[in-house]
Amino acid sequence: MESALLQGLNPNQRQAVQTIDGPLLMLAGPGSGKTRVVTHRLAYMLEQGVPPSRLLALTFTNKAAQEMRSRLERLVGPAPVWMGTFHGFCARLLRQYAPLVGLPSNFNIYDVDDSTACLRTAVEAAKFSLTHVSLGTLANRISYYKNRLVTPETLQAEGLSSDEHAVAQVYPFYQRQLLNSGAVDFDDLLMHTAMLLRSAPELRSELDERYQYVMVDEYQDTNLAQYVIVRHLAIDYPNLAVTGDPDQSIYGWRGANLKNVSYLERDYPNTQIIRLEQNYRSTPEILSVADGLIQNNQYRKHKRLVPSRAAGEPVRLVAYATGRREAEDIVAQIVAAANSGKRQLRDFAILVRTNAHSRLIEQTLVRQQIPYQLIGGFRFYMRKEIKDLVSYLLLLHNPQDDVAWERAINTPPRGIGKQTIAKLKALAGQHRVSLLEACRLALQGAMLGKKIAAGLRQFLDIQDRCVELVHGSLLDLVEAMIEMTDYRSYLLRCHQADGAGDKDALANLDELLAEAAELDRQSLEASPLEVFLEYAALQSDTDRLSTNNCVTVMTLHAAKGLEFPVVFIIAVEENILPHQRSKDDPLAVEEERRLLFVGITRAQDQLQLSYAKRRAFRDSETPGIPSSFLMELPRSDMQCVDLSEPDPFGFDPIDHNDDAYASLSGRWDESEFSQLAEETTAEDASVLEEAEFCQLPADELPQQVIAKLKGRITTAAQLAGDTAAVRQSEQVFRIGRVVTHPEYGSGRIIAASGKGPKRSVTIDFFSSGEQRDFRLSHARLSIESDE
DNA sequence: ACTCGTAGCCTTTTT
DNA sequence: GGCTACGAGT
Repeated sequence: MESALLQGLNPNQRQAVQTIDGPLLMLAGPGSGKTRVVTHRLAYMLEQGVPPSRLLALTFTNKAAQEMRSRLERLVGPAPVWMGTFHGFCARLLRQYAPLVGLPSNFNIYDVDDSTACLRTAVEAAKFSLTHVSLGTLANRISYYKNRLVTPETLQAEGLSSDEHAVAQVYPFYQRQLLNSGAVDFDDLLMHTAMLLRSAPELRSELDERYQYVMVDEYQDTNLAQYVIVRHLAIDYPNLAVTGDPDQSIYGWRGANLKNVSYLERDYPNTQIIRLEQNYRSTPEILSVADGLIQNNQYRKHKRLVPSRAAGEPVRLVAYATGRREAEDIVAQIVAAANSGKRQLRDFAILVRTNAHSRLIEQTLVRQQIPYQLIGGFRFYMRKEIKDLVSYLLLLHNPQDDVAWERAINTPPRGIGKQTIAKLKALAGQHRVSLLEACRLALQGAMLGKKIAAGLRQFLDIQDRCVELVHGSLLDLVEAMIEMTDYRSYLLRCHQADGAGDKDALANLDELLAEAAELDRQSLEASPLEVFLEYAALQSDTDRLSTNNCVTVMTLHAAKGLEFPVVFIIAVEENILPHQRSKDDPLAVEEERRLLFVGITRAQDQLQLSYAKRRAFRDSETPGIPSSFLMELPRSDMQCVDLSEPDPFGFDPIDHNDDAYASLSGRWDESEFSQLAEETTAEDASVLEEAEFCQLPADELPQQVIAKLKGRITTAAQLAGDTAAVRQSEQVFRIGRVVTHPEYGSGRIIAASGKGPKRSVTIDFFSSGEQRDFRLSHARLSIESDE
C-alpha cells in the first residue's frame, strides 16, 4: 500500500520523501518543488510513526517556517513539531540553560540598533579612535568572527593584521558590555548555543535524544556556528537531512560557508545525496538565461536545470537612458498588463540590488497610485516610537540592561542631560551596579539638583509601578507605559515642530497595542513579556510579506525562496551588480553572480533585466555601465531593446509621454555594447554639455530648450560642480520666491540653509499645505514668478 | 539642557 | 538624499 503522500512526485522527489533515516543531502535547484518535498517528507515521517516531538526543522526566516508549518498542517493537521528559525531555536534553548554560558536567564536580545549603541559604548571604553575604521566595519567584522566561533580571547591569541588589530581591540570590550547588560546580539544567540553544546556533553546528548530527526533548510547559507549546532544535535541519532543549492548561496558576507557541505560529507561519510534538478517553475527561456549565467562560476560543481514547462516568451534585456526612465517604463508595463486584465498586480516583482535602489521605483508607483509593498525597508520594530517603548519593556524585563536604560532615561525629555548621564555612569562604574541601580544611589546620596532629581524620580516611578504589571496582560502593561510616559503628547510635540507625519507614529502605537493584545490572546506559557520581546527582536520585515493584490518591491536577497509570474531586475550595472565592494575578490564576484541567478530564477513566465546609461547616485549622477554579467547571457535567444533615446541636449525631457519612447525599440549591435562598457571614465560628454547650457541666461535660449530645461537648472549647476553656477542658483532660489515642483505643484520658499552643493530650501506647497525640504542641487525645481 | 543648523558619513546584502 | 554627531546659540 503506497502512501498518498508520494503521489504526484517524480522519482527523485519520492526517494527524498522516503529517506527518513540516516544523513541526507538534498541538492535542490530553484523551482524543483523543494518545499513540497520537505513538507511531504515531514508528513511521511509522522505517518511512519515518528513522534512529532522528536522532529526539529530549522529555517532561516520566520516566513519559511510559517510556510512549512501551514503546508504540513494542510497534510496532517496540527502537529507539535518544533519549526522555526535558527535564532528562535537558540533563543529558546538559551533561555533554559543561560547560566551555563554565564548569562542571566532574563537576558535581552538586541537588534542592530541596540547592538550598535552597545558597540559605540565599547569603542569609548576601549579608548579607540574611529578615524580609520568605521563603526559599521567593526560591527561587520565582529559579527563575522562570532559566526565563525572566534571569541575575543582566541582572536587576541592569533597573529593579527593591522586592520584586524582594531577589531581585536574593541571586540572584548563589546562582549563585556553585552554581558554587563545581560544581553546578547543576534550572533551571540548562535555562538552561545554552539559553545553550550560543545561544553556540556550531558546536555548535548539529552538534546540529541530529544531531537532525533533534524532538518535544515537553505543549508548552503549556514555558517560555522550553525553547523556546529546542527552537528551536535545529530551524533547519536545521525538523522540529519539538509536541503540546499550551492548556486543559491548568497550570504557569504554573513559568514555562510559552502564548506559546510564538505563538512557534512566528512562527518557523515554515508550521506545520501539526492538531486532535484527538474524545474517546474520557469519557462525554458528563463532557465537558459539562468544556466548561461551560472556556468561562468569557476568554483562550482556542474549542475543542471531541467525545464519541464512549454516554451514561453523571450527574456527581455532593456537599456534605458536614466534610472527614472527605467522606473517609469516598468511601472507603465505593469499598469498596461493590469489594465488589460492579463495580469494582477500581485503577479509582479521588481528586484533591486540594494535597498536604496527601490526609492525611484517607489516614487513612481506612488505617483501612479499603484498599490505596492516594499520588503527590506524599515522593520516595524525599528521605528523610533516603537523602539522607545520597547526600551522601557526591555529595561523592565532585565534591569541590568544599560543600553535600554540609556534610550529610555530621557525619552520623552525629562531634564536628564549629558552631564547627569555621565555622573550616573561614573557612579555605576564605581559601585559596579547597573545604571538603573545607580539612579537610586544618586537619589539617596542627594547628589543631584532639584529638577534633575525630580526627573529621575519620575523615571524610577514608572519602572516601579510597571513591575507590578509584568505578569498581567501585556496590553495593560503597554497601555500603562504609554500613559505614564505621556508618550502620545510627546509624539504630538515632536511632530508639531516638523509638520506632518504624526498620524503615522500614533497609528504605529496602535499597531503595537494590537500586537500586544494578539499575544495576550495566544499566550500559553511563560512570561508574555518575554515572548513579546523575543518576537520584537527576531521578527524581520520579510516575514510581513502579504498576499494582497499589490506589486512587490524588494532586494534580491529578500526574494530568495519566492516566485512571481513576472519579474523585473533593475540596475544590472557594473558596480551595482556586481557590487563595487565585491569586484576585487573573485569569490565575492561569484556570489554576486549567484545573486543574479537567484533573481532570474524567481520568474515563472516573464523576465526583464535592465540597466540605465545614467543613474543618480547620492548627490550626483554617474554613467551606468552594463554589468559584465549581461555579456555572459545567451543574448541570441533574448530580446534586446534599447529605449535610451539619444537626446540632442543630453538630458531627459521631464514631461514626456510614455509612448513617446516606448515605440523606439531596436536591436543592439555588439559594438555599442562593448563601447558602453569601455566608457568607464568619469563624466560623459552629455553631462558637461548640459551644464554649459544652464549657465546661459534663460532668455538667450530658444523657447523649446527652455521648456525642456525648466526644472533642471539646479541639477545641472550642481553637476558642473561650478561654484559660480551654484552661487547663481542660491540667488535665484531665495526666500519668498514662488517655485514649481513637477510632483507637488507650486509653493513658496519659506526657508533656506546650507551652502554649496548642500544648499537646501524649505517649500510651503499651496495645494497640499505641506512643507518639504529640498536640496537645490538635486530637486527639480523651477522658478514660477518673480517675487 | 535643549534647539537648531551644519558638515560629514553613509549603504550592499539580513537573522 | 537621509541620518546623525557635533557645535553654537538660547
